[in-house]
Amino acid sequence: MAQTPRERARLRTMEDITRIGREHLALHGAAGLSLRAVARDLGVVSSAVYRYVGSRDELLTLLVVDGYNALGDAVDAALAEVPEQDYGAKFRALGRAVRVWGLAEPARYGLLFGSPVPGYNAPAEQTTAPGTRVVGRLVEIIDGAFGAAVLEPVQAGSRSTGSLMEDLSAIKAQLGLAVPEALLARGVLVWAALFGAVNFEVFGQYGAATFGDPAALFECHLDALAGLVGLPGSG
Amino acid sequence: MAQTPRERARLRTMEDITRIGREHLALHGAAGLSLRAVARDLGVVSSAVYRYVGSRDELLTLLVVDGYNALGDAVDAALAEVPEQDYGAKFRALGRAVRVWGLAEPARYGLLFGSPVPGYNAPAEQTTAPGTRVVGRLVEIIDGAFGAAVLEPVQAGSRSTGSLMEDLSAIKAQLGLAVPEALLARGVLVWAALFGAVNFEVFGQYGAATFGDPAALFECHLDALAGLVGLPGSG
DNA sequence: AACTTTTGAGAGCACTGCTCTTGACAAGTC
DNA sequence: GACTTGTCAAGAGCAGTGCTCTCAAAAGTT
Repeated sequence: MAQTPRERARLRTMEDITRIGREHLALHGAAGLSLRAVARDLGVVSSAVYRYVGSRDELLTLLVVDGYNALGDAVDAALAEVPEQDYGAKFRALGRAVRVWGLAEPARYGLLFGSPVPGYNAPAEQTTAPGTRVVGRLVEIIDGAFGAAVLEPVQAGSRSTGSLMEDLSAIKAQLGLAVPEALLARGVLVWAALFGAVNFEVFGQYGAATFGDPAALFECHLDALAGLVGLPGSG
Repeated sequence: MAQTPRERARLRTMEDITRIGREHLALHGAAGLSLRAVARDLGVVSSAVYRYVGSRDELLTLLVVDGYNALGDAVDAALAEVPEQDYGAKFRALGRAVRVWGLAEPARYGLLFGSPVPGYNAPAEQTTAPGTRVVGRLVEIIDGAFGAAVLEPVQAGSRSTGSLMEDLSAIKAQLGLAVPEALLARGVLVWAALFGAVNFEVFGQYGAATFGDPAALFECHLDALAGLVGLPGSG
């Protein structure tokens, strides 16, 4: 299907709008994203932008999807540099990629993982697929390591009953995983903990407790998190 | 010093403003907090509110301090119900209190631990003290458990060198702690991980992966986190 | 009673998201 | 070529925002 000149022009304008939107997001945050300001930077009157983007929320969705994909691409690129079977290194590379990306793009990171933008509900049909790329990679790593039998045993804890196990079983079945439920639960914790650590750093929650070398602290955390799912320690 | 009627009236109005601000925060989020709307609810014209609160940012600071104290009070109340020496139970009570408070007050929680409000910088001199109450309790628990020698040994990992150790030593000395540096690092991770897990639940990051009983998953996480610093498991 | 301080009201500026109407222009059709 | 159709930008307008200013009334002080 050949692109008509119109389609080409429209696509270019859409790309310009998302690019300018990204810049404004970085400067003024999600709540400060203004369609009028985007229009000004685009060299166009505000109402013209509405021909391309139906509303401010639609622009926000565009940027959310764009952000998830940028983070996903960064993680994928980092994972591509690691030998296929070195699951410990893969986990660490994933964690580092998330941290580096978040620190480099705090506004986009905040849009994805910070407090929800008031009055905005991300449409699930557009955001879930790109939004689950990172956690998908994480379970791939854990499941792969489990399949390769390189995981140290994880004591399950005493909570092996109840509806939680059913939920985990359902997820396990849905994703076609081999890992036991207890390990899957650990994986969820590692997922949440990883983003918790990055959150604190990106959002400046460490605050007064200034760590001279935050990266070293993060590596320390990665080691502990890897141990939590039984991944072998580094060096 | 006796309060003059004017001082009383002023204090009452200030309380009314923060209360209404809290309500608006819960309904419209931090970015949607409007001084004009607060004035309307107060039954007063917008400029009158500026007699009490110098700017929108000042109102935000008021609400941040208020939020930190509310969370700190909730944690303290939860800790008071636990026997003094049961450090494992204290840790779990702290974690549960944070989660319950966050789920009950998602907007205030988001103001404290979500993405920073664009264009707003919390003045450190007013927010650090209440902002460190929870983490202060956490290190109290870990340090207390270490002092009582009830912690299982924690393998330090191989990263026992470098500037990180110096930073941790400095913090340790500043707070007058007895715990070894490696355990302190674990404590920081547990802190970040705890809020990471609560973040995901409060901000709806779990999204599609619906856990029928999120509290059970959280208990599972608490167990794992307790183990991370060597606190004894529950039941 | 006279004076000072505090307070609220109202107007105003520049900004926002969004809607509506109007007119210009290009693409396809008879 | 003339005509219809669809796309686009411009501008005005509405209701809301943060914030500043002036002015008059109220409250407290002497």
